[in-house]
Amino acid sequence: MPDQTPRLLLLDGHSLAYRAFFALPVENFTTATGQHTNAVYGFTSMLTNVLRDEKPTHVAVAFDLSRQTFRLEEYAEYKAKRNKTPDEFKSQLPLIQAMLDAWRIPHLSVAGYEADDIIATLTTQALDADMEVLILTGDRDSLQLVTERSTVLYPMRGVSDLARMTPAAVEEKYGVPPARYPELAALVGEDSDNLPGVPGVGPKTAAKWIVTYDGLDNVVTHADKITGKAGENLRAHLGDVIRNRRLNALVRDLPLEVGPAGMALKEWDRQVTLELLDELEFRGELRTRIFDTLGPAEEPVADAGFDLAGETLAPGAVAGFLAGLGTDPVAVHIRGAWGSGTGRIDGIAFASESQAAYVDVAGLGPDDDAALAGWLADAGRPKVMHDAKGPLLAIEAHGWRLEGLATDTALAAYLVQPDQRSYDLADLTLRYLKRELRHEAEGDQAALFDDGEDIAAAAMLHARAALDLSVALADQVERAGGTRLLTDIEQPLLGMLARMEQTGIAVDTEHLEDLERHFAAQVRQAADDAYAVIGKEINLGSPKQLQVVLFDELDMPRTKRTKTGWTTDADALQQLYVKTEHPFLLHLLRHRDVTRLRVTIEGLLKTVAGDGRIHTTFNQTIAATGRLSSTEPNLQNIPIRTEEGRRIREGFVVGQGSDGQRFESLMTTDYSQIEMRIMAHLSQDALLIDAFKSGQDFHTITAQRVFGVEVVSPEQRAKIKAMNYGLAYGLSAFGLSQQLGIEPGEARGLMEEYFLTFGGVRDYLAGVVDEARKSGYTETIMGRRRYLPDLTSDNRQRREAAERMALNAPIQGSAADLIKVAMLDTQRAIDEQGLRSRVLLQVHDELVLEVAAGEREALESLVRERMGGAADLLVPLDVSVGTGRSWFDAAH
DNA sequence: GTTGAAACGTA
DNA sequence: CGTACGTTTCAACC
Repeated sequence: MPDQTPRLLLLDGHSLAYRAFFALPVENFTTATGQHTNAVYGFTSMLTNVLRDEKPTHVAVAFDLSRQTFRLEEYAEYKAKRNKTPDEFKSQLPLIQAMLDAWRIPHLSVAGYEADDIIATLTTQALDADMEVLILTGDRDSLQLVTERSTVLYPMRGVSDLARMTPAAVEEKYGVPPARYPELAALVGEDSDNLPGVPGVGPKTAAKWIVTYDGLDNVVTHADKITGKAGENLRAHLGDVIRNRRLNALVRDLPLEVGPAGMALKEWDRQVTLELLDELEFRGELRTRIFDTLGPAEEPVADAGFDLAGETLAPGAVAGFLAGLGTDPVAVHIRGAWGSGTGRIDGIAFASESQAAYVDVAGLGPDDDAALAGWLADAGRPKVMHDAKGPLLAIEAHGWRLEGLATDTALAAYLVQPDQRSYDLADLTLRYLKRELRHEAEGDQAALFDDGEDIAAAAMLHARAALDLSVALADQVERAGGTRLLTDIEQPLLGMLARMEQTGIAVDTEHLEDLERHFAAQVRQAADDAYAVIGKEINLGSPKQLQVVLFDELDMPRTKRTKTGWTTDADALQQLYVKTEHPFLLHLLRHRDVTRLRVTIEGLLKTVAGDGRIHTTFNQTIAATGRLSSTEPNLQNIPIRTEEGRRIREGFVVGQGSDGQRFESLMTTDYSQIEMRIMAHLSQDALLIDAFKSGQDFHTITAQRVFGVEVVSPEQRAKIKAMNYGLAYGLSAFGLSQQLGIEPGEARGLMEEYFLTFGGVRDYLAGVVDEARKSGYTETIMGRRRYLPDLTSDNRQRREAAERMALNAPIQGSAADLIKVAMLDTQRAIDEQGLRSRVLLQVHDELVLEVAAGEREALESLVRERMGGAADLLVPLDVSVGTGRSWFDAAH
């Protein structure tokens, strides 16, 4: 039997969050970005439980606006003893309110009044309207609101136990009925509000008096009748008592914009909640509890799914269908599998404004196949696809070509919001179209995947969603100033990346296997040496076991803290060695180094394909700055810094073409000091620009300027080099001192000298953050934006992290823009000149190419020209080039 | 089996 | 207490 009585749940947001803040250990509730979340967690958890257990029909949350209330005006000492609200707490209130917004639960506050007064007003109104009332608060003053139809839920310990304060419960606990609770409180006093009561009078005595004399008024008028020390004290503090009673009376007639009727529970916003939970890093049990509690009752989106009509095309019907599609954009959704430079197609779905169809590729006749091939390769037939690079690999593996990609909705979404973790079609559909990726008629999505018909329907649905998304996103991209980036850079680049992935890079497996054996032997040696020193075998790869040995058994000085203990990273071990000279540390470091090299080679060998080449996957939508990333395997982090590690690069070699064409070498080309050049350009610092124009060693010449000397010592150069590199990352004086092993004071002085010399750089860096704070985003040379809402966070750690991102994003991002342009120009030039050489890899500021026989000179001048001319900056773009049999040999 | 932390490789 | 990534391993969790 459903409960028909409307039941209003009122929460005191401030008091509950504050309790949670102290009840939950902050160590366990901090996100990776340093945002504290213990108050959010506790509040959300309590709210969820009460929603689940009490099933209210109406809900609202009251917050204090500030400490400036009418009570403070009446009594200057009100709450004066309270410590200043910690920033770690304050920064959580907006997050709580964001959660409430996502759940469409109204929250209110009134200037000059406390949350309690709002709750009292709403309770009064709700009781008048015959509603039941539940009040969840950590403030005992609210007990005065308890009646037969209004109950206070009071958190006992922590955030999970709630006491149910009914009239009987109040009377039992305090010995007075709820309405007289404030009279009792007036006598006893309230420490947290800095309201002193009568000394020596606790709840028991107070209750006795109130009952005996029938109310506080009579206690006051008969104060002279009360004997003993307590009576004396009462007479001495009558003024306080009367004041207390005045202040702890809750205001029950505040003018409010919303009344109880406007607080009916509404459908919650599942998507926004999900994003918020992600941001807060609430993953486990609470998430489930929230979804179990809020989930079943709601439809996530007001709109239903898609109303879609389409059919699976019978053999022979493909040509006719494609011919009828015309030249308006058509969305294509490929079913299949792809990766590592190749793929397979199972089916293709099409969706235009007016129709949809699905083709099962396995059942295609030659005519159908030819028609499809022709349509796909026709640049005059614009296509919309979502995340087309993988499907493109499948299309080409099938022997088809794809031309006319008008919009890739994943790339478009990336330009609009580059900070996302994924660009899942269903998520984007929900976000930009406010629709679920499901068919209107279907109840649940799972049912879609039962049989062939449903597979086709689902595929068409995806195509249709991509088509609608492309329209919505076109507008968003335009507003973010990213249209040219999308059409001129990212989308064309997609095809080039697919080509690079298909080509892969040849591997000398024998060399790598030799090297792996070599390092494996070194690992054993280092391990044996380490065990010999400490007299036992442990797992050297376990930081936990290492900590026991280092800090407990060997009693070494503790290093920097990590979340779970003390760090054992290479830097710390190095410093420990300087302090202790304990040989175990050397063997351990050696073990780390060679283990890592062995594992790296092992991983690489595992990914060598049947053609003897490694086909990495470049991800175009991961890095928020606009860089590419590389996975399976990551070829952008192959060792180079150490002599030993560099030998792995000998394993990447020139290979042979599949059709017998000959290649003579690998070529590496890279930009030198691209980020500092971009810094020079963006800051327009005349001295820095001159430094680059001079063509001399950059770090030396900047060191000359900073130190005002002609002859720069190696130490001076090293310091300035660290600064030069660090600047673009938002380096602090402390960080610089750590890196250089100098005193923070010296590092600070160095930075001051640097900024005195390069004032333009200082002004630029300050300006970048300033502007980003105002506009909400940073921008690269090509207009690529990165949004940084945390620049205005009141959490210092978050804010400063955002500031460093703001410093770095335009520089790293502009470099990413430049090399993307350079890649496209290089490929175009190769094609125009009919060369057969090919681009294999991009490593942020470097390209690796495979040089076809006889093309070295032509290729080198072509790449120099295109990379050097990728943008017209105030400084030259210096490109260095090397060739050789292997990636190692091609180094220059 | 999955997930997070720690460690470390690159630009 | 320097940005941007990806991978591996261990250990704790389910």
